[in-house]
Amino acid sequence: MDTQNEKLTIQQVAELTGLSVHTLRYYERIGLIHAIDRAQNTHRRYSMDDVGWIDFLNKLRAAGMSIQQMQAYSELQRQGDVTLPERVEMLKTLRLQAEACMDELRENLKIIHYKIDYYEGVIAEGENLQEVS
Amino acid sequence: MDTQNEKLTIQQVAELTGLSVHTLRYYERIGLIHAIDRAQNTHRRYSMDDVGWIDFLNKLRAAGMSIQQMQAYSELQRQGDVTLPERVEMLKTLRLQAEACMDELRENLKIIHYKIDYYEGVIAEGENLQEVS
DNA sequence: TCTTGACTTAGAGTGCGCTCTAAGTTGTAA
DNA sequence: TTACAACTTAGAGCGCACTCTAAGTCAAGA
Repeated sequence: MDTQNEKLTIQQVAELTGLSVHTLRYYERIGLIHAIDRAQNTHRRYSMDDVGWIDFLNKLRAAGMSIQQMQAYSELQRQGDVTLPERVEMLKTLRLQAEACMDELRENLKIIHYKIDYYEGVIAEGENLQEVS
Repeated sequence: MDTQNEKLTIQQVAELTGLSVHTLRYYERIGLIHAIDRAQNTHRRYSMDDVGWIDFLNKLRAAGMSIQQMQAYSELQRQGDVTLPERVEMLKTLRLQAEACMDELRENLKIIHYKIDYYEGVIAEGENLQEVS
């Protein structure tokens, strides 16, 4: 079995990547994905490499990269290894942003945690008072 | 000095909370903030309690709560302590979501980390080859 | 042959969370 | 008194990231 060359329909890729078929076409249109190969009937046929790239795009998104930045990254990627230093810079910047974001989130969660504890205290007190009265 | 009763202008509250004056009025309009006290000239005058509430709203936002959910939360808050259990539930749900989000982000960052290391290896290799040739 | 369903395109529409505009009022300082 | 800055309102506009629509093509199965 030549699994390397098996080609996937847009529907299958949507299921594999969690993106909708609409979004897959949208990503291709705006240049996040290169022009996908076509079957004779003009239908898209994705390779596993394509799926790998889309998975990576998903990670960039989830890490907080904007569509615009992803367009820039994809363009660099298409230009080959010459742009590796630039791409590394982008990834490093993204990492810093994401880490800052996580630190802030952690702080906020701490405060929300306190709030939950405090409120549960108040609720417990209210129940005790009811028992007394 | 009666700092408790000092009242702040919308501009001052914008600076204190990091929200724009537009956003402060917007939040009030959609019910995230109760109707703020007015000076004789109809200008808003915020109390420090108001600022505290707005800071808390900011934390909810930063933790990923939507405006809609914040509207619901604010409405419950206005109804008083009877709604404490419901609010605690909302906060607990938010905490779970935020923690899941952080876990995912951590995973993605790990992969981005690997990618950076790998690319830096490729770049270093390329430089070595150049020295040889 | 006919229907069904998966695909295609260009382009319009949506929901979110602001963000800005226009027109008007008020208070202070030159 | 006149300029200016800070505020007010209702409502329009915007950027992002999709998401959907309409109209059409094509291949397989009843």
